[in-house]
Amino acid sequence: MKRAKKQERQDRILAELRLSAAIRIPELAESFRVSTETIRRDLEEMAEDGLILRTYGGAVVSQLGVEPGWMERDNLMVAERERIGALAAQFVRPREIVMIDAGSTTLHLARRLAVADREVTVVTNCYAVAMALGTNPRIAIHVCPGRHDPQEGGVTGTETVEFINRFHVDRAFIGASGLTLEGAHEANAAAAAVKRAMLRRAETPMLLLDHGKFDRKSFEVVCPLKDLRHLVCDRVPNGDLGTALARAKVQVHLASAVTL
Amino acid sequence: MKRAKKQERQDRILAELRLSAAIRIPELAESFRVSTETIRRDLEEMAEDGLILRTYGGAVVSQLGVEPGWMERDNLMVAERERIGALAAQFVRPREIVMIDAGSTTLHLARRLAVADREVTVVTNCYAVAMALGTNPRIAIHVCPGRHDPQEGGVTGTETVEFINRFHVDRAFIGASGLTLEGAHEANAAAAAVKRAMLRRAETPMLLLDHGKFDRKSFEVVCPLKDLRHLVCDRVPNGDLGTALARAKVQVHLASAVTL
DNA sequence: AGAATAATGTTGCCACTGCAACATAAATGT
DNA sequence: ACATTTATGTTGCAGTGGCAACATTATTCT
Repeated sequence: MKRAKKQERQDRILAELRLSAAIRIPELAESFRVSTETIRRDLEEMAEDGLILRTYGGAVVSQLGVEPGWMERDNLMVAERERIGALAAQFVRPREIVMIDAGSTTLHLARRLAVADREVTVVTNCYAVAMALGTNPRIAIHVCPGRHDPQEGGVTGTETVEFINRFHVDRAFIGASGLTLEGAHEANAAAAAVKRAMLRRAETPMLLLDHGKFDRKSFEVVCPLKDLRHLVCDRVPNGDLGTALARAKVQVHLASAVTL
Repeated sequence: MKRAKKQERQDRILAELRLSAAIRIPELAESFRVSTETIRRDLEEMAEDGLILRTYGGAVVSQLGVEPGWMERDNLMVAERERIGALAAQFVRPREIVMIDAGSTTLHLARRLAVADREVTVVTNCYAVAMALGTNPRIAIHVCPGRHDPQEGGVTGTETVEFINRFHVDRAFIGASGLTLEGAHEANAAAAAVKRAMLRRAETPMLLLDHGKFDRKSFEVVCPLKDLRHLVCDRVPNGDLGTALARAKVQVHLASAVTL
């Protein structure tokens, strides 16, 4: 019953971090009156859950406003997603107008796009994407209205969909929580509706996905395979999924390690 | 003429950081083929300019998305703003609909409101406010559309103003960068327009301000004193400003230390 | 209560960081 | 071209963090 000490300490570490962004181990150790080793072990755990980001001698908040929904067990695929985002960014030509969905992979895309420094216009429903792009003044960023969705770190709902429907864009980048023969899957129904809207309004729809999502189902089917004209991923989809994608004429773009 | 090396290196360090959030000195040293000491000196400079945040052995980006606008001289008044936010939250009755502006003081209000656990509906143009409120599922949060504004950590522009104009709410909480006899001042013109719109659409407009902003001018006057029917602050406005507020029939609410 | 398990503390060793002092190289101004 | 300033590299040392092994204390389960 008294097993609350560790959890509470970790919660308070998180709170501390939100206030000061970066913190060092001895400080924490002193303020909780525990040994530095205990703190080290705490940080290790929290880093594994994606709650924080370890640094040498301390930790930093692992992305403002990006709630655990994203991070679930994402920490293993960061390199893959990074590559996928980098490759996807290469498709965006100067003066294009694109939509970017909420998600960890699409966030990587946004970061790359900001560095690439092309003059583009972006419509997004995700705060983190907007903030990442915001570092580059040459990118015009329109954020959708809607109901705040903590899971997504952005907005969803009818207001969002209606807003998206007012546009017609060159390209849409969306993520998903799974990809099967039926199509793209998504756990959050409100988010699925936004993805669908973005796909519908784009000349060239593109799905960004790491291979861990292959053959994984989820609550809702966003769209059939044939609506995804392009797929950017890090491995060739194998077996049935691969043939189904070919039959649906989905172009597969591979972000292999060398593409970096 | 060749004095570009250092600047360019620092720019690229910043770009690297935006991609990976946290980075260590030896990595940077190797990728630029310079000594670790050079990198160390670079980071020191950049930290002084507030571009990055130093950690032991490396650096992290200095607050994702929240640009210097907020941080400027904020670190001194945190306690005051915290109290102001707490007092302001008490005005919100159950089932009210309120608007909350972007700003560090209004963010404190949002945090308090989330803890207070009343059933309310909020319209805001600020990501951080939305995320703070998002921890409480009983609060319905509508986020405005608009152009992403890195200074504000939210949206501004005509889309934002038009969206706000569709509503009519019980209360609006806004911040400002200064308060003088002429009224409330604001440095960011686009943000000022949003504040004006919120004030116009609210039954009860309220300005949240710490005493450091008294008698401080800024680029644009948001509105005359008489439009601010309520002022929540931490000290009694002195001299001319005090009498002018009285003449304009602005009700002043004091968040003194005991109110906590 | 007693055994099993989990959490925390302690210690020692090694690798890494920070810093200062000094050396060297590059860029700049006159 | 020369002196001056600025940027960078080098070295040594003191402080700090990481890690692993082991000891100790709480907590949980039966």
